[in-house]
Amino acid sequence: MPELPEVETMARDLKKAIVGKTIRKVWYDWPKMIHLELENGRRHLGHHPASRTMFGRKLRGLKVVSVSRRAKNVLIGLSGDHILAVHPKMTGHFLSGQWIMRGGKPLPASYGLSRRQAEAIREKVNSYIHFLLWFKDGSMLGYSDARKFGRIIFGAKEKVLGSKELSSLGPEPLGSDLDLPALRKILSSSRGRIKQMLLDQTKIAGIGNIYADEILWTSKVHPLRRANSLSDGEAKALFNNIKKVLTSAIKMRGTSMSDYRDASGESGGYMRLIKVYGREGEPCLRCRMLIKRIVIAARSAHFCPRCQRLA
DNA sequence: AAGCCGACCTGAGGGC
DNA sequence: TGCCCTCAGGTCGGCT
Repeated sequence: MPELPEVETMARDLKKAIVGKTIRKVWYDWPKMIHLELENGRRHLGHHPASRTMFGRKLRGLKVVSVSRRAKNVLIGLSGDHILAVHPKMTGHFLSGQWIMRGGKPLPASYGLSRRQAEAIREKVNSYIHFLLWFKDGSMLGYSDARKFGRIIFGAKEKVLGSKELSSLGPEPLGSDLDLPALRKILSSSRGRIKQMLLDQTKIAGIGNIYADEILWTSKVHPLRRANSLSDGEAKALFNNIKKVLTSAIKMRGTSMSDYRDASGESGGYMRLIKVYGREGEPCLRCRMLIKRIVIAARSAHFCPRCQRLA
């Protein structure tokens, strides 16, 4: 589900909601999701016998000192130089709320919540809670993930940042590392399709299927073009639109095609600004030609056959 | 080295 | 209603 703008929104929401709070208790019911980076460089999954108690014991008493984002990961900085790195994959998202345990399952509650928030955490899409934190001040943070693809890595800061998942990531598209010369270099060294290049997290980190299609449509570049075949003008347009589309999507608090919700349980507003993704058979918003959908690398790609030429 | 494919999971929506 | 099929915002490991 979430791509850079959605994960950025999650991180900003969490920053307001949990920085300064101390963890009192942890609960989870999908051990495969939990990865513990050990001091000896090895890793335990949450269902490892030693991890079951270790995870909760290690988190208890730690204070949240920061929340940030790297690619599509939310990084929760904890006291003692620990990090929780959460990758929500397709359907994961955080929720501020209140739950009570009933028969080993969390049930939404409403203590101290606004009516709107109490209703939000009861919404179906927010009800797949597999991870919960209780804080000392009585507040709670839930993590809902219908498909259970999400992954939570916990450990010493340098171990987590050095893990294979986080250390192999390319530059942040909105950071100063990705300037025009850097993008030109990435383009010229990529022989594959531009759509695949945009999705390759080791080349640029954070772009996913929706925003790749939006960026290519806005730049008038066909998704099947070879990355190294773009003209100077096309590279410039691509550069500007990577920044423009992602920045605007962050401003609108992301896109909610289906599962994505912010920490208050609300949908993102960028849906209204989507130009091609999911619009197969509908008219192009520039030229009225019907939008096509093809499959590239087992992912759908949407484009306008008139505005985005292959030749 | 790069590219393709299945695996990981569950839910939603469409066709019949 | 229900069954069966397809599709979904993302990686990841294993195989050519």
